[in-house]
Amino acid sequence: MFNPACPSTVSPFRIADKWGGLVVLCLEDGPRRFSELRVPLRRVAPKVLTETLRALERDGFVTRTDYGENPPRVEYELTELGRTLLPAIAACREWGAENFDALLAARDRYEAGRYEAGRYDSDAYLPTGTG
Amino acid sequence: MFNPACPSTVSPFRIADKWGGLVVLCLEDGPRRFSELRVPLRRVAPKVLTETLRALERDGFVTRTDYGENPPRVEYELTELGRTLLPAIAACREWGAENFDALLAARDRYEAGRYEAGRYDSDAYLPTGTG
DNA sequence: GGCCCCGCTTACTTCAACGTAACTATGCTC
DNA sequence: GAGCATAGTTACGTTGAAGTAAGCGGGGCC
Repeated sequence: MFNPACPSTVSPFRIADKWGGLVVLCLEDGPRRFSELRVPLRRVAPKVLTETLRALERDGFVTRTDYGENPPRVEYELTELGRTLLPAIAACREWGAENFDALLAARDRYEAGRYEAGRYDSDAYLPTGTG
Repeated sequence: MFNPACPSTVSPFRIADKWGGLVVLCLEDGPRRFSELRVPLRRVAPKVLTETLRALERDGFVTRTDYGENPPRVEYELTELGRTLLPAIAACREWGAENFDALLAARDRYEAGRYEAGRYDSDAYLPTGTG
C-alpha cells in the first residue's frame, strides 16, 4: 500500500502541481491560447504557467499546437486522457461547493479553541498555507 | 474565478498536504492509532504524520481522542465532514486505477520524443517528482 | 535503577514549488 | 528604426513541505 509507484501519487489528488487542475478546467470547453489561460488563472506568472503546461503535456493531458505565425499563436487543448480527469475534478469541485463553509467553520472553531486554551498567538490566526 | 479564497484552493485537490488524502483513506474503516497509521503510510516520519493529523483536525476532518493511559493511547477517527471527502477521493482513486498506465505511457512517449530530438539528458529519464 | 512503550517534539537539512523581474525572438506596422 | 504583440526564457530569491536524527515524558515492569 502506498509505495512510490502507487497510482495515488500521480492521481488528481495533486494534478501535476498547484495549477494543473485549474488549467485542465480552463480547457474543458475547448482549446485556449497561452495568454487566454493567464486571465482566469489570476495572471499566474508565465514561468509557472509554462511549467504547468509542460507537465500536463508530458503526462499526455494536453496537446500543444504551435501555428508558427507571427505574432506567435499557440493553442493548448485537452487530450482524451486529459478529459478523463474531468469527472474526478468535478467530484472535487462539488465537494468544495458543498463543504467549503463547513471547513472554514471548523478552522474557526479550531482557532477559537486555541484562544480559549490560553495559547494565544497572533500568528495562529493566519492560514498556514497548507490548504 | 480562482481568487485566493476560492474553494478550489482548499478542495481535495490538495487535502492538507501530500499525506492528507491517504490518511483519510486509512481511517475509512474506523478509528486508528498513531502507530497503526504509520505502517500503511510507509513509515512516514512521525513529525510529518503529526503535522498531517493536526491539519486534518484543524479542518474538522478527524477527531483526536487521547485516552490518557500509559503507555499512551490516542485514536484518530473521521468526522462526518471527513467522511464527505470519501466520494471525491474514490473518484480520484478510480481515475488512477483506470488511467495510471496511460499516464506512464504518455510520459514514456514524452521522454522518447526528447531522445529522438537529440536532446538527450540522462536526468531527463527520471521522474521529476511533480507527480 | 534502568529499560520499554507510545506518541509525540525539536533542531536541522533538503528540495521542489512558487513567485518576481527582466529579458528574448520574430515579424509586423508606423 | 522604434514600438508592439505573443509566447515564452533566464536569473534569482522565498517559502513551505518533507525528510533525518535524536530526544522527551511518565507509568509499568523486571
